[in-house]
Amino acid sequence: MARRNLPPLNALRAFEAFGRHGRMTLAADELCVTHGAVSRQIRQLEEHLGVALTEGPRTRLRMTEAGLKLAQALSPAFDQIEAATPRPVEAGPKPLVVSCLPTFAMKWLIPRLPRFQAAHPDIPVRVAESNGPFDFREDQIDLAIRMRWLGDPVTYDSITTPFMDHFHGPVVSPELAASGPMTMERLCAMPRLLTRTYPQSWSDWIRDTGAEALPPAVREQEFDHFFYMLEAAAAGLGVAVAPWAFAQRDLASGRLVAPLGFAFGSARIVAVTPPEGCTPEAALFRDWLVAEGASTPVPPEAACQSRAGR
Amino acid sequence: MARRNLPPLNALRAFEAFGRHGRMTLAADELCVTHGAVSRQIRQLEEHLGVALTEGPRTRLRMTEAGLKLAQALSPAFDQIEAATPRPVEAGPKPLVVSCLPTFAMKWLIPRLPRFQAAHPDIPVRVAESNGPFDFREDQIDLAIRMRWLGDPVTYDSITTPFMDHFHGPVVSPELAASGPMTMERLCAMPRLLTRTYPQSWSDWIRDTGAEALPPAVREQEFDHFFYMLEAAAAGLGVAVAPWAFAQRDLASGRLVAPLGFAFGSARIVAVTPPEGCTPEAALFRDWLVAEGASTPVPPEAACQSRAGR
DNA sequence: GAGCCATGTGAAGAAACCTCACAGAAGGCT
DNA sequence: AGCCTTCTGTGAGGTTTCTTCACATGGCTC
Repeated sequence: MARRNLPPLNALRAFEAFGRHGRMTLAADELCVTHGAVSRQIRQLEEHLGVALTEGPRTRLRMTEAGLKLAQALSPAFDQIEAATPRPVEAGPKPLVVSCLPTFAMKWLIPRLPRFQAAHPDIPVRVAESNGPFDFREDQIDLAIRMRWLGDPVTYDSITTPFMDHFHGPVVSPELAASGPMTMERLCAMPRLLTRTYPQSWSDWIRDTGAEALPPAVREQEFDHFFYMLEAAAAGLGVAVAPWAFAQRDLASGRLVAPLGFAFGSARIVAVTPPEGCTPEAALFRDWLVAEGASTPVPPEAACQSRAGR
Repeated sequence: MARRNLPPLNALRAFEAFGRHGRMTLAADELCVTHGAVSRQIRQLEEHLGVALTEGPRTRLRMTEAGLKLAQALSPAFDQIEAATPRPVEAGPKPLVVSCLPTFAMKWLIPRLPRFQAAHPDIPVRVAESNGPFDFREDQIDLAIRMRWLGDPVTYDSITTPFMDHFHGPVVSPELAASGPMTMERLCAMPRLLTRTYPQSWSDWIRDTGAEALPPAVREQEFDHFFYMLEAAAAGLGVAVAPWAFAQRDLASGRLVAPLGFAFGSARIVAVTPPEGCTPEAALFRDWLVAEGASTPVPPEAACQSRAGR
């Protein structure tokens, strides 16, 4: 503190965004710059630190372990700064506030939001990211997006509208999956990746596949956020059980593979609105979610299994 | 997070440094830039946020409450980033590592360190800031600076060398002290400022003055760091009981006043070295601390009281 | 092997930043 | 009172840094 020796802060911001998105292009979009700018910032940071933060071929870039560690520390630090920042006076009409799981927001909601904006340019939307419980009044939320498990108790303090099924399955890096067909035995021999907010992902998955109990893991590693767990999986650090909605883009681009497919997760992704009814804007948003959910592809392997099984 | 909306990070860094030091000039020194650069950065930040972060005349600038709140959130965030940053390979000779209380480092040690460097240019010194306990081996510390109270148990796992007396007393902003002579009654009517790491400052001070017990505070406010408590005092938020060594510079510059003077604190500031002896460099540093301590001025009101009383 | 996708990179332009010098304001000192 | 010191605000100008644009590169898919 006496004399702080911080790396270039803008480079840190760029790297943190890269860490969350896993690709420079997406990070560049978030920062409203070109991918070249991000590339240079990250390279500058690597030179400053003298540590490699990225590795792999350019078309399938991943973080090194050092990079993952740094990014995981940077995110909460920037969160803290963001939370402490006094908001400038909000101008214009009051926005529709949507509370959403962070990774679902980043991987599913935000990429689709422009379509909602195009349909309703007069409704400003603000996405507030949160894992935990919420209070419509206190947090000034109009609508929340959460997971709802089939066994969850029914409550009368909110209205839940399911808009997407939940599929999940183990995902790994292509390299880890490469050497021959994936079996349960090979899977169990790999380190397991978990998230702090949903540590029962593995046991839930096993239950949903109808398989017998899972042998204990050879090694476990826990992450604070789903997206860092996915990046760790992409980096080849182990196997993660991930929801289809979170991993879909990385599967499509080949950064991850799901050798055992996906199983229906006996849960739904739901929109939650206040029991006393919601604003017309929130209702529009909810309807839009239902439509978008219906048009989101389902994992091919799981499609028949789930549709038939429920 | 979806789309972070962070203020300019370099401006935040400048403001955080200003928050710790309380003056732009010192912050500029820390950042190795001119005061003009810091001034511009802070102004830019204020414009970006639309919130006044500083107030008061230019010669006696203080943080607003909003500024204090922001700075207090920024410091741990930057600490976190600093801690997560992989250190570049340390070149050159192994430095002498001194563990020190953060505020003592900032207000006393660091400003005097150039003198040690001038006398021993071949001994690189690294100041590691910490409040808590330490382990010479595990933390790779050569020497630690801590407070030692007179009643503290004597241990045989370290050698303590006192090098400065501890005086403490209530400090307030000149404005709060202005209207007439300060009495115990007026003092007790003001909000009290505390630090998380040393909440018993008030009761210790009362005991050391020999006064009767203190009436309960009308209002208390707690800070994570001593320097933020001092800034809060300078901002007129209340009264803080501060060690002379921490407040001396602010008293000299008139940012703070100590209307009741200082009392001998029945404690010493000590250098702690390992029981098995220390390196020649650490011994030199310890001797230098003793000499510097002896030449540090003592508070005028307390001088006779303390020197006679011990 | 043609096409695609994401990143690396050279050069030039844009933007941000810093410095220097001076001005202004407050307080202390004689 | 008047001078002096200290600290911050600011205009102008130079320097560094960052970005962009365009293209190259390497790996992958079909």
